[in-house]
Amino acid sequence: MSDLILVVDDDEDIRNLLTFNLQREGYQTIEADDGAIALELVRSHHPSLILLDIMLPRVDGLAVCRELGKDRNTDSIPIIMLTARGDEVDRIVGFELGADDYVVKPFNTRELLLRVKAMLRRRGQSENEDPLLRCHSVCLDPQAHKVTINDKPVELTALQFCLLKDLMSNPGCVRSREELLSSVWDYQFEGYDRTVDTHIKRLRARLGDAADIIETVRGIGYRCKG
Amino acid sequence: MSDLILVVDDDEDIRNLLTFNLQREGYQTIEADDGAIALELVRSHHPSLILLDIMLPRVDGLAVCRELGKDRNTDSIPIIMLTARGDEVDRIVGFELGADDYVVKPFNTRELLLRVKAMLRRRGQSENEDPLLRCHSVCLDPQAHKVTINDKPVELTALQFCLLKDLMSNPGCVRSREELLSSVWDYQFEGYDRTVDTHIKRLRARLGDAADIIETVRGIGYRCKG
DNA sequence: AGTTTTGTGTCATTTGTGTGACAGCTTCTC
DNA sequence: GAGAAGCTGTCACACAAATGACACAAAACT
Repeated sequence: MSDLILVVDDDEDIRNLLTFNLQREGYQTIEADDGAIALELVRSHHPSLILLDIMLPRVDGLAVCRELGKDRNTDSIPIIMLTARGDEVDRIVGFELGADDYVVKPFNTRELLLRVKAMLRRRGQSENEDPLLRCHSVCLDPQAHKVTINDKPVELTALQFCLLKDLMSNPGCVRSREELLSSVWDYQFEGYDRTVDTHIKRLRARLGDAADIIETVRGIGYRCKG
Repeated sequence: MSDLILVVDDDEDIRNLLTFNLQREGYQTIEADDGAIALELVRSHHPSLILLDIMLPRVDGLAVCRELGKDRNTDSIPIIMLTARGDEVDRIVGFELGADDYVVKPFNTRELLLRVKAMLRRRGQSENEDPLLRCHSVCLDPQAHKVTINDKPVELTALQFCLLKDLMSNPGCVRSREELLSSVWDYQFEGYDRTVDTHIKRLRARLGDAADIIETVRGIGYRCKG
C-alpha cells in the first residue's frame, strides 16, 4: 500500500532522523550504510524512492547512481541526493547521473519530506490520487476534506473523516478493527478494540439516515456498502 | 501560467544545472548557447526573464544586453548577468547596459533562484495573466497586489497577502499548516506550526466581516470557501 | 438458557485553536 | 542618525472540541 523508501547514509544519526520522519509520514523504510549494500537492497526490495548520500564508504553515491541508471530494472527509481556542500551539487545534478533531485545538508526535514512526497506523486506511484468517493447518497471529497449526503454538507471530526475515508476506499470489503486501528490511527497506537466501535457509533450518528452504508460484520469488523 | 526563462550560457553543464533548478521551482525554460541564438529566442518567445552569461561565442553577453535594450519590445525584460570574475561586474553595474542584476560564478544556486524570484515579483510579470481571485465579497488581484471587500480596498501586509492568495487559489481545498509554511514562507524557513495560526488570526482581523471565507478545519488546517 | 459481540452514554483527559503579549527586525520619518 | 511605527515569529494561557476508556445495555449467535 504505502511506498518503500531506501535511506542510504553512513551516519547512523541521519538515517535514524530520516527513517523516523518518513515512517511518521506513513512510508516504509529500509536502510543501508554503504553503497554496496544499497545496491543489493535496491535489487532485492525495489524501493519506490532512494535517499542517497554522496559520501559513502566502498561505493560512493555517485557510483550508486550511475550503476542504477545502467540497469533497466532500476533506472526509473527516483533518487534524491543528499549532499554536504552546495558546490558539490553543481557538479552532480541533472548531468550524466540519474539523480532526480537533491537536498543540501544540513537539510530542513519538512522540505525533504515535501520533496519526497512531490517526487512520488509526480511518478504516480503514490496513493495520492484523490478522486471523490461515493457510496449511495454519501460523497466524500478527500481534498476539500468534506462530506456531503445528498449534497448537504455533514460535519465530521478529523478522525471520523479518516475512518469513513478508509471504509469508503474499500467498498464492500470488511475492515477488521485491527486494520482500522493501524490505518486510521497512528502507526503505533496501543489501541483498544472497542475504541473503534465508539467511533463507528459517532460516525453513524453524524451520517444520520445514511448511517446504513456502514455495515457491521459480526465477529470480523465493519464494511462500507459496495 | 508559469514564467518562461531564457538561459544563455555556452557551458552545457551550467545550462543543465540552471534549467534543472528553474524547472524544479516551476518555471519553464528555453536555452541558448550563444548570443545570436539568444537574440532570436528572445524575439520569438518573449521570455519573462533572461539569465545571461557574459562570455559567449559570436555575440557576447554585453552586446546581447545592449541589443535588447535598444528594442522597445524587449527592453523591459529583466536580465540577470552571470559573470566569472568580480572585476567584470564593474563594467556591468555602470549600466549603460540593461542588466538588472548579476551573479558571480561560481554562484550559489539558492541565491540565484531567490534573485530570479525577486526579480519576477518586482516586475509584476510573474504568473502571466493572473486572473482575479474571488470568493464571495472578497476579491484579490495578484498583479496589482490588492484586495477588496465589496469593492472597498483592504490593507494587507505582504505575508497576509500571500497567505490569502494561497488559500483563495485553492478554493474549497484544505491547506495544512505544513503546506502553507512551505508555499507561503521560504522553503528553508524552519517554521513553527502555530505561526500559521497567528497569521490567520491577523488576516481574519483585516478581513473584518469577510473573515468567514477562511474556515478552520480542526486537526487538518485551513480552507477558503469554495 | 448462556455466551459472545456490538451499541451507547458518560466522563476524565488530551489535543487543537484563538488570542494577547512581547521582543527582534525592518522600514519609514524627521 | 535617532526615534517611531509597523511587521513577524514565538510563546503562554484559556477555552472548546475531540478522544479514549469504561460500564452497562442490547443484540446476535449457539
